Amino acid sequence: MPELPEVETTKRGIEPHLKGHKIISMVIRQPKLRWPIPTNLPDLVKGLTVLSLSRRGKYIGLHTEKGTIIVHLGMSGSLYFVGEGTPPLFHDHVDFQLSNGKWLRYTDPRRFGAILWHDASSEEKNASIKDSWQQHTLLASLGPEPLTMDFNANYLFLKAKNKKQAIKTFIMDSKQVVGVGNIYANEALFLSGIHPHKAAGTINAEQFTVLVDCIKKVLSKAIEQGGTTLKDFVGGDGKPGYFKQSLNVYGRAGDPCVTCSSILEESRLGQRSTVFCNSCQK
DNA sequence: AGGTTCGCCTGCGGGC
DNA sequence: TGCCCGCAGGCGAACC
Repeated sequence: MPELPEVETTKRGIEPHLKGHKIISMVIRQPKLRWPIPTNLPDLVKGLTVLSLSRRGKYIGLHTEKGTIIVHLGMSGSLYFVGEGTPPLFHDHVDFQLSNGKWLRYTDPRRFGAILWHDASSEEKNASIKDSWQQHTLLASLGPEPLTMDFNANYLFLKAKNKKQAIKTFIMDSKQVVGVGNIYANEALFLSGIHPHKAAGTINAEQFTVLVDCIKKVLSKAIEQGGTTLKDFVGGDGKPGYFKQSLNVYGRAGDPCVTCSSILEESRLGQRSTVFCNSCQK
């Protein structure tokens, strides 16, 4: 399940093999992802050059001279390179044939991901293509990146003001901050000592300082660890390197808390499994 | 209008 | 063993 660290790891991994290379062809075997892949996309991207890549939240943008190919990995998606003629398996939905002889392959068993297009040809001259994709409907109202200065305790404190929503649901809301999925929300709240069910508006500035710090730490640690396995999947074995993250609470309901040995509890919040220590998290 | 639930999918694990 | 069912999850859309 790609969360922000996996998406960043993927983006960094494919970047050197894509940047500056031309798309010779695009093959769609299964267009039915979360939204259908635009039927005309292969015609549209044929002959375009991937000038640069960027990531916004869990979206990856492949910027070309005419616009941006937007890729989301959903729950089970991955992007990696295969050699010419590598036979596609059942869930290998899309290939991009590149001028450097490599093929970029998109695999997504559960098809929660997406491949879309943002056309930049009608933008005003000043707006660079790199920036223009953020005007896309899916990206326009996203909150700040968690690892930038824009995401800080003061920001989150002000956003949470008067909110009755549970803090866990709140930090998983991409309008508040992007890239905090279920695993890291659970982990960050545990490390912060904040109870996941606590109303966001009742958390004080001091606690938000701790929480923001923990979110940044958990995410950047995961990116670091993801980075160590980069070459494994760029080499083309078809599996992104899922880093080994030591999880304190996620998936450990019923087990003892690593801090106080109380039995970890599980609940549902917004349909998501929520695990916490009822004595460490207040 | 803020907040909650739904629905898209397949793989997997538990129960029998 | 094999089948069936329930659950898992990102996140926009639909709903209340």
